[in-house]
Amino acid sequence: MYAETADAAGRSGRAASDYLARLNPAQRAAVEHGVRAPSATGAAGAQVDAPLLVIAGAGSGKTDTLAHRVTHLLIHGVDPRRILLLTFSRRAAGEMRKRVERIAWRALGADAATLASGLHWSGTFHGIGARLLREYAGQIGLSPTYTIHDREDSADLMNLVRHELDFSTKDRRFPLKSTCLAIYSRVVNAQADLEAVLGLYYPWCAEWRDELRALFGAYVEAKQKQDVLDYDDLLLYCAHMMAEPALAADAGARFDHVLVDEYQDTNALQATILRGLKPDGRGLTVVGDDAQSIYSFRAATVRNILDFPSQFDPPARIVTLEQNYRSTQPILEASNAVIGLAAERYTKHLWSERASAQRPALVHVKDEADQARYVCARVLEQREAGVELKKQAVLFRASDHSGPLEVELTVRNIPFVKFGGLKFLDAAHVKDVLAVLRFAENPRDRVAGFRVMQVLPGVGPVTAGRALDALAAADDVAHALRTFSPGARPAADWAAFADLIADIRAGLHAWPAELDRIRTWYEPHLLDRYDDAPARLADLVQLAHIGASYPSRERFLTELALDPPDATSDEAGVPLRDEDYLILSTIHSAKGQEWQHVFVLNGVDGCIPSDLAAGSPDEIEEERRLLYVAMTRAKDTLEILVPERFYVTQQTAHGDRHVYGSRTRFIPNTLLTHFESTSWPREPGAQATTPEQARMHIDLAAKMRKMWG
DNA sequence: TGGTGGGACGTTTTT
DNA sequence: CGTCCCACCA
Repeated sequence: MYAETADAAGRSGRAASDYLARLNPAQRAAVEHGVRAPSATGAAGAQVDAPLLVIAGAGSGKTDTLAHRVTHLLIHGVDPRRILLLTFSRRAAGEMRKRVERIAWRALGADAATLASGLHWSGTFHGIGARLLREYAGQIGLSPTYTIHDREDSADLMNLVRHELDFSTKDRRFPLKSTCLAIYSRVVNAQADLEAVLGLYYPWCAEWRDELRALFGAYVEAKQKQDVLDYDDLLLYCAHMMAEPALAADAGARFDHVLVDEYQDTNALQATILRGLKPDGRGLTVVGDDAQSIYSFRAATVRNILDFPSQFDPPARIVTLEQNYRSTQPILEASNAVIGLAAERYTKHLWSERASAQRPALVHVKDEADQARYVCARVLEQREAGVELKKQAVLFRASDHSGPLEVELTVRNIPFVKFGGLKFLDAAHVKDVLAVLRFAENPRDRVAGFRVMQVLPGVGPVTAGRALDALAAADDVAHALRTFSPGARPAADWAAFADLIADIRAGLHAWPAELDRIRTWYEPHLLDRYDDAPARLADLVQLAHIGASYPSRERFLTELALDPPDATSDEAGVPLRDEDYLILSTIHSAKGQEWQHVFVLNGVDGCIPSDLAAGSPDEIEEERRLLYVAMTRAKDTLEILVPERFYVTQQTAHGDRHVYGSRTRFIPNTLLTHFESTSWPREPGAQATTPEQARMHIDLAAKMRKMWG
């Protein structure tokens, strides 16, 4: 036990009122549930009690409440190493740890803050899964040096297998590798039947049912042969592990408390894992908001949270948080109205003490170009008024919706960072270097090997395939590589490559020095292959920097696969931390965040809801929640843009395919009272009212520019 | 065997 | 604009 019981008792008695006093009654109930004051008998105070479900509305202090609960547990003597904290993203996990430390510090000072730093078991389901599997590898027949495939690697493997099975047929086109993977993934995560998944979500692929089944079988076999796990496996293997009572009991006994954030976005597989860890629910806390469930495409199901209480005996206690601390009342009213039209009625009704006379705005603009111009103008205007760029965010449904805006921002020299969409790691050269590492770590990983070998001039798919076959049959990897003869042309390069892998595997260069060794090896090939080699080389230096902060190659690879740096910006490299920049984000990536000023792009039918998601009523409902999530990110002002005309997605190069969009169906006429409708540029001759004056100013600026443009 | 150019086509959101 | 496939040349 970390804290002396008597000590904790003495301190908590005094400090309790301090840190608990800041909570409202509902939050306090959630924090204190099942935690009793330490008893005089000396038993640790934190009794492990019935499960708890916290229904936390947007902005209701969910993270804060969870952080307080964790702190509360620590203060009452729970060993931080025996707390499992599952969050949706790594960023969320980090944030949670920081908050716990802060609260603990405020409550009890340095000692408690040190306690908080002992929270080793916090992370995503996937991250924690990877760790548990690494530990239990020996007992479940898994190689402890398994490597993890990210989405793209998985798709590549799927592609290799598809070619082996000869499904790249001529007459009818087989689904894309990424589509195959998506189908496979949904079947696994929803623990559903292939037939059902095809019918519901991929009807245009239904004709390939038998081929897909065969493909998936071969895909699984390939992964196992190569000691490779994909994202889904991290959950799937854990779930199967939990099916073994002895293993499940062993894993469950490691933790007194398991807390899960964003529970509405977990899927069947994740629920299975939780049940395995804590079959009777004791010590289990889940937090979420059914109104914010937006990940059904990842097979998340709202049923997890709705059915949670009745799974246990006694059933879970439910605490609902309804007071919103984030948004002004008018923003909240509009958001409530939007979600109020949902087919299923949600029982929460959020309220706020933050009064304001300003309703959210519906801003009508001509097209996407004007939309971009308007946002730029407003952003600058607000910055003039003293609002940092960082406190403003532009949200959109799909990653490429921000295209025109990114152009406009670049033209005007407004720095921004975009969340969601393309990743640093997707760049070919970065993948090449990582593939070397992965191949050295696990030579059975064919996707990695395949990729690396083809960097060498004169080596193509056939030679690489032959080399990998030779390797698979050999005991001594380094030797097999050296003795393999790839033909006359690549012979010299091949020898250098064999040395590289041998050196790394022999541990000749300590981590992270081997990254430099790889870069030296790769550089000539890079210069050869790309015109923009210098920029790409800079990326590799950046990669080495990142690598230096990890203790080992294995950790680096694992963490990078599970949590790739997710921001991209207009310039190469992410802006420095202290610089100011505007936030661009998909709505999905904006989850759990908040900004003073929020713009929502493309508030039109076809974007929200996306016309790709208009198939079933369930999908439409999820799109509605998506808009709700976007709206509730705003603290002070919210502006939803409504372009009258927007270009259809996947616009061909010079195509002019566009749609005359109408306002999103989620804001029908009956809700217009909650919004202020404006249009931009303003109609000439209209009376300028005071709040509009600033916009008038911008309008003129636009006209001046038009004289020359 | 590997590299290159032409042609056809493509459903979003992410750990 | 990308990706993927195929046909053709070094």
